[in-house]
Amino acid sequence: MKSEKISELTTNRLSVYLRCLNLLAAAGIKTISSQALADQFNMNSAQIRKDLAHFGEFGVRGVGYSVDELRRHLTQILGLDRPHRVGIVGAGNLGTALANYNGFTASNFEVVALFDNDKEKIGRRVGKAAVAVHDVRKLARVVRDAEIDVAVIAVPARVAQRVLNQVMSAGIKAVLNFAPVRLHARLGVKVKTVDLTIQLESLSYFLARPQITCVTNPRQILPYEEIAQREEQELQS
Amino acid sequence: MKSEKISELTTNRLSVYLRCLNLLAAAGIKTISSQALADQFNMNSAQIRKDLAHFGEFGVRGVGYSVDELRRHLTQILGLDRPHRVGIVGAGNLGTALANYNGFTASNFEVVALFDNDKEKIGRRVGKAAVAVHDVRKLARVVRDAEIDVAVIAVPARVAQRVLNQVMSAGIKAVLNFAPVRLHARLGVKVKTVDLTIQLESLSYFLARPQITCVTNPRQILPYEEIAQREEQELQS
DNA sequence: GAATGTGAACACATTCACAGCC
DNA sequence: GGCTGTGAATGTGTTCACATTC
Repeated sequence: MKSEKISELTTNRLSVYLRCLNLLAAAGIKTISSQALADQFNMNSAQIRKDLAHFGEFGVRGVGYSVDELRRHLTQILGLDRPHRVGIVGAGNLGTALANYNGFTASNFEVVALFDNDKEKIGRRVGKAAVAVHDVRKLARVVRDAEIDVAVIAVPARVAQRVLNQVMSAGIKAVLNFAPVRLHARLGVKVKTVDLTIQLESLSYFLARPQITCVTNPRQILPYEEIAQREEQELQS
Repeated sequence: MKSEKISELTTNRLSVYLRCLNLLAAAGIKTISSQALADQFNMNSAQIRKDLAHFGEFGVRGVGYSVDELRRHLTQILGLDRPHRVGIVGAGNLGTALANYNGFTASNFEVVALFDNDKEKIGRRVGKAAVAVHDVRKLARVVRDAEIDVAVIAVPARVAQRVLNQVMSAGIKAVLNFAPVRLHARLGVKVKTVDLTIQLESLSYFLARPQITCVTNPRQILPYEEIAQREEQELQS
């Protein structure tokens, strides 16, 4: 366990590894080598070992990794052993869709509040979990009372920076931003932006040039059987 | 103009550049240097020049780039001069939210169909644009009739690969995937995955390790009353 | 003089390959 | 023998710095 700086690419992969291990555990597999893991989910075994090595020595030479043990380690490393409470700013289409999304809960995230400035929406409750929509002006208070530690920004681009400033003032340190703007966060605050415009426009670039990118990442095509089998395994998630 | 392979990081940035130039154009600015562009949107000027240089020589030495001219070039490079027609598979929360999202239209994308396997949903029309929900079994036919060239996968992870296979069989070459799985695409098909689970879990990792970036002066942390007061003020503007 | 376009230098990320251990 | 953990080698992306052009 060193105290070097870990790349975001690495932490993203840790999340993927954990997901893969959950599938293996659900399939009753107890032990796996980095090689087998890499083969099964087309990754690189050396990269798996290197990523894990940043945090400790979790494997046994000659044997591999204990699936359950590694799951526990990754859960702890990613901080998923503690629950996180999410507040979503912007109760529009996207915000309410995210409030209903249950993929969050699997990772120990719970949406506990929505915020908006539209009087029509304030006071309503949204979705199965009946999440309350609060006045965005009361954000700091609700954040404190509901112990919110993660914010999602789902507002129009032109107000996103203002919302982020408010969110940061309320003491929140982790933000997932869906507005297509580059936001300025102060030190100690992590903002991850999911920019659908960029994704779509990159797809458009690809469509305009089918010949060039055909060779990007020549991904091995699996036989159908194996894909179907994998689907069964995923039924758990 | 060379015919080398362009990195996805580059195409992503081209999309950002275009967005910045649109802002500049709206502000009436006619000419800009890579340096000024970089300063204004915190990017690196050399990178801008290098990215653009892959596609031609668009600037004038000693002067800079014509904003309008460069906008036209980028629009053409990204293939945004031709409209794209989008079909969304999965008429759940996320799918319908995306069908309503108007950020797409700005980039010449139009959502023209939704697909689902739920009989309750099939036949309905969703959102302001009244996009029809089709039986997912008729995907190939609707894709052909409605000339859909981009698919969005907004279904549960366990069925995402099956949906992708169907989408590929219908001849679609560009896919935006929201299911948190790594999908296997065949050659010539581009899949971009937006994995919210990874983003959230990476944020969680960050929260579990505040010491790394937390350099905030403790004196700057305001008492709650002051924060609330400041919020009121910020929302006035 | 001012800014582009670009080779060279640097920084970062991935993969190889093997010593060391079970 | 088999697999981990890791230095060394490779590959990729970014930034510097300057010759070149207007």
